[in-house]
Amino acid sequence: MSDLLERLRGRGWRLTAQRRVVAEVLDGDHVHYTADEVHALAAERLPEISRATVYNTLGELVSLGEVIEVSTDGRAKRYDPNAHRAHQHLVCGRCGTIRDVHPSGDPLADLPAQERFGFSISTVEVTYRGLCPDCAA
Amino acid sequence: MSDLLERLRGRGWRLTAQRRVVAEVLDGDHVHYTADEVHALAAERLPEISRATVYNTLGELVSLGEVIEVSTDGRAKRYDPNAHRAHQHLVCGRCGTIRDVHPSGDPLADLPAQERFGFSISTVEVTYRGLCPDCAA
DNA sequence: TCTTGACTTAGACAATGTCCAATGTAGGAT
DNA sequence: ATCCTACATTGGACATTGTCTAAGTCAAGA
Repeated sequence: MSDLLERLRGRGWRLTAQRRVVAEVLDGDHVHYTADEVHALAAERLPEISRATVYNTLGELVSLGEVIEVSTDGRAKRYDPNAHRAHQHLVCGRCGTIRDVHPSGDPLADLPAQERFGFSISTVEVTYRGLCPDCAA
Repeated sequence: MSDLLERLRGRGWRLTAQRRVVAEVLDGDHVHYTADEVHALAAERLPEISRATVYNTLGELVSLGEVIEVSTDGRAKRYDPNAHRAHQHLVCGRCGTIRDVHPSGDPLADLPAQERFGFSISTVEVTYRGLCPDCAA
């Protein structure tokens, strides 16, 4: 995590207590939290942190490419700190849990040129939907 | 479209003016509208139609499998009437346009069993993001 | 045509996210 | 070490999208 904080400082980030706490919350786990969950977890350490700051900080981390924003459904976006390794998502349609999985091929190769309609494609997202073991039971 | 209305009636749908208009709006175009856009277009023909009815009807069409719900970003869901044919989406990150494209392989085959973590997977969504020819210019 | 249960409506409410003016502060300048 | 100031934070109002409910309405079978 000090890596992340160093990278951010190198990019001219002003290092505040709030930003540090948000970054630490995201770094802790392979779970992908919603903005509200990040806020709640951050507030455990820094009770007066505001929602606006959490939203701002998450947005900054996303535009710096340190975190990926995942919209799995019509619910709240989730934030995926694992931005540096190619991966895809497994989503439980019942409880909303998201897990990272790792692809065995390059999905972009599956789209023939004549199906690209002149688009310049920069990313491909693959989402597998189903039920996690707990919800299936 | 009369096909769709017939199918719906066959499934016990009560055929009201509101439902007919919503189905017609969806059928009209290859564009994928948001619920609000559907409401606006439906209201051109049936001015008193309420938002709740549009949401209800869209939800029913989705659970009947006649329409697919697409969340491309954190914004409003869009409704894709092209549910009968397997396809994926090409999304312009600038203007939000969505185009349907057609896969050449089965993306589910790319996920090895040991990466499924016990999930029972029912669908796979693939989204290609980039810029459409107009926005790239 | 009559009846009935499914459908529609308006608007309150909920969840998530954005914006702004006032206030606070990190870190360079002195 | 202290001061400045541009950048960051705050709280709350507001916006967008979607859900729910109670009361009225209507499609379609008897």
